[in-house]
Amino acid sequence: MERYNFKTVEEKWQKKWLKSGVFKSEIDYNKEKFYCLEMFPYPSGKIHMGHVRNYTIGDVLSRYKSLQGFNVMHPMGWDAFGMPAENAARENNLDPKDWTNQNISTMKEQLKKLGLSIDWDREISTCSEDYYKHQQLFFLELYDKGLVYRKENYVNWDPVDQTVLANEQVIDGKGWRSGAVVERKKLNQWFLNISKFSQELLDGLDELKQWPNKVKIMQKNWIGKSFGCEITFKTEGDLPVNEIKCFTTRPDTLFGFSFLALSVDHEISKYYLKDKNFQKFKSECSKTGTTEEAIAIGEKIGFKTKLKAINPLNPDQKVPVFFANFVLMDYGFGAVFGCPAHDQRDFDFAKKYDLDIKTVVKPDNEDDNFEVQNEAYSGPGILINSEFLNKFKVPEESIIKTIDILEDRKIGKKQINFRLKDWGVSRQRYWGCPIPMAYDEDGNVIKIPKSELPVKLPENVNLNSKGNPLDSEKYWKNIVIDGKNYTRETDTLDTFVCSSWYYLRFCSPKNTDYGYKQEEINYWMPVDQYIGGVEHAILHLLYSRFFTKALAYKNDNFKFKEPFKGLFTQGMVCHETYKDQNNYWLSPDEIELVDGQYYKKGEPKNKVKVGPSESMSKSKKNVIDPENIISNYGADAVRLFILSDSPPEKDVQWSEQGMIASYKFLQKLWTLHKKIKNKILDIDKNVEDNKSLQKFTNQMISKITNNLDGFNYNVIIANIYESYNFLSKEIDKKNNSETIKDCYKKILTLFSPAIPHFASECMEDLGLIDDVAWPKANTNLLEEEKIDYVIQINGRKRAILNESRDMDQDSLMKKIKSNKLSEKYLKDKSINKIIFVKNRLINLLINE
RNA sequence: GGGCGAAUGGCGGAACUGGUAGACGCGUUGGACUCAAAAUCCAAUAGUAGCAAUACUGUGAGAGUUCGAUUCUCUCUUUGCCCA
Repeated sequence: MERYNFKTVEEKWQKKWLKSGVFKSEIDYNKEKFYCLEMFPYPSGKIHMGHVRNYTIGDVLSRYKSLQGFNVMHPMGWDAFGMPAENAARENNLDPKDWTNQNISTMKEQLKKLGLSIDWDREISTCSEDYYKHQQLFFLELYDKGLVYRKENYVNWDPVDQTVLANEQVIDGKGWRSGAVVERKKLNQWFLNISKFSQELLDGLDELKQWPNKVKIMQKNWIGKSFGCEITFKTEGDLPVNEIKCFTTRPDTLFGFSFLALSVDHEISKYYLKDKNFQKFKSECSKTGTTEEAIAIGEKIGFKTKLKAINPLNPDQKVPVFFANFVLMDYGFGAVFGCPAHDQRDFDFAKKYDLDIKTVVKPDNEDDNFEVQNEAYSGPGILINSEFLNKFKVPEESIIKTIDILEDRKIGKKQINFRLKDWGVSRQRYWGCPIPMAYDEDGNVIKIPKSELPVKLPENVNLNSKGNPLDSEKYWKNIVIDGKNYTRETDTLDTFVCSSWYYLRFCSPKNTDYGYKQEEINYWMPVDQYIGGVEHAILHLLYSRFFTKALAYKNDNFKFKEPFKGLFTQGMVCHETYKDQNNYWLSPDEIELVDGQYYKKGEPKNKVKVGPSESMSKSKKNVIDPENIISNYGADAVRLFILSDSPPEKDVQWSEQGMIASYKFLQKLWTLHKKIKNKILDIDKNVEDNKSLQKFTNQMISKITNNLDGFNYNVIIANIYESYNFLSKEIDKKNNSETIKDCYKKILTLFSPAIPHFASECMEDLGLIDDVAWPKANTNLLEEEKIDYVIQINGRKRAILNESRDMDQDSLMKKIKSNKLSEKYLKDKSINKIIFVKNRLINLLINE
């Protein structure tokens, strides 16, 4: 029997598809469009299994939609700026551009081998000037709209590498690369005014019906709308300060007030700048990271001021004012009032500095003498010890009613606060999009004139200089505009900016005068289905949503409000982890199985410890290289396996056995195909057929269509197996060869999104490759004439009767009575009640 | 600590709006082919009892609603993710 040769078949079809240009997409107003987008990859070197899964899912969808007659756009590009290129280039003495482009060409070849239905004519790369020049123009436009500004801000500063670190690059308070203790440092940075759109970004979530709820909730929490109150505290003391403003979400606990805490950057700190103890305290604070988590975990420390704050509801109460490390200047007003009994942070602080802890909320099941003991109580309950606020329900009534009272007395003001902060986009790095700004000799900012764009990255820079390499490029940095001297902005843009609008660029990838063409984005946008990892649930997706809104701001031509109509977040690809006796990680091909126990290859005494299955990562060495797998088993087999074992939104375990099974299955399917082909060619066309093939085909059409629509891609693979099992039995029965041909073509079409090379080869082998379209189920054939009726007695299944469809209760009862089960269960019993569900079951309630 | 999910055979997982639990695959066992092995094919495979027909138990635990619950409600346990 002829074996299925995936190598020649897959190569053949990949060439054919490329040559015929079937995946090219153009505007066609006569067809409904479908924009399918997967998150574009970072060109790190080689593709990994996560990419294989992501792009296979997208490809199944694209092919399915094409067959359904949609005008599909399925593009691919490269998120090509970023740190790894700079690091790799530094280590290997290369140019980041060369390194990146080399990786792109490697990975592009790998992706092509997967047989993806990508329109490569639309390929983009964010590090090319063709791309980032438009980004610079957008930046200037947003600047003109007032959505870009510059301000001083605290950053994580690595004193050894002389660079700013992102929060995730700070590990245990140390720089991820240098290991140096990270400091907080004030730097001038560019910001995008995302917080202006806080409410809009929040409201927009309701419109995103095809987004996972989980992601919407994460974004909602990230935006963090809170309802609270601005309170002005009068102060007394030895400083020229009369009042301090605070923001709080818990004004109702004001009677539990026992201190006021200020950020070390609060304006009052100016009176302490010469105080050595304060300086010491401040530098101590700067060692705590800037993340909320670092602040929560770190020890709470304070510096007592000479001020006392007066409780506005109880003017007799005067409490100390501290500077404290857990108060951030960019939240509220950089000042919070402390209520130790009902906030754990305040509680820790109060314990340390021996401050009053007064309970003002009691849980519902406690009496009025309830007192907070070893930890703060922040749950619901009733206000106590709070004079005229007593008895209010916490939190439903207490907050609103307290605010009303504070507003009445002109002490406070109702306020909405958002957790979402403006987006700092400055990065002190070389390999990014240059910010098109410059400074004159007095430090005044000017925009680089549009005619001077793009601001290109200089080439052959010295990456080993301290700090930002662009800063040392004097020839690049010093410029003359209109006869005046300027220095360029040397920071580059956060790479998240690049990925915030790439979906627009795919609509008009070659447009030279602007980032997109209005007509083209009006046709293609929004993205109908966006597919990627859940790790981008917050930042990338929020930034992209913001960017769309920012471009639409003061721009009447921009028609859509949200970039991604549908979102699908796929799970990770996992693999078992292995360690040898010395606790070194081992890769799967460094071990071997002997008598049910894993050993390190070539070391028969070195037993291997098998760890839990975890997301594939280089550091744990539990990675499987897709390229090897594709060349050993073929793209279709890999696609089949990666889809088969788990629902696409959940993690999948890589399994060599599963992979082999998929490969073998295609071999079996090929053998069956040859058998079917012979049947079609040999048999007389006038044979009556028994309809079961047609029925099955129609059921499969319905099943696979539904499962594709519901993203149940693992079930589709099960359906393919079912089809094989059915066909291999059915093919030995008598069937009309025209019927076989017709049904088989439909079934192959159903297979083709998942295993496109294989399905195409089979169809071509039968001369059926032309005018392939997604089949429609014939509903008449969907319904069986005979139905398995479940016969229940007192709710327990007792029998199944295969009887004709649409039977009424009485006829079915007759059948039951004439059946032997009547003798067994119903003899001498009276039936009290009958529950009859048409075409499904009958439940007889009898006295036992 | 808060928010959101999840829990089904040895394993991954199916099950439409409450209506035959375990589709499909892996693994395992038995058989065929073979001198033998690999490959391939056939069969069995939730548990307990039984030669068997069959019966009982069974979807993390416990309750509830219902003629009927993997599915709905409540409490609890374990676990994952996100935020802290």
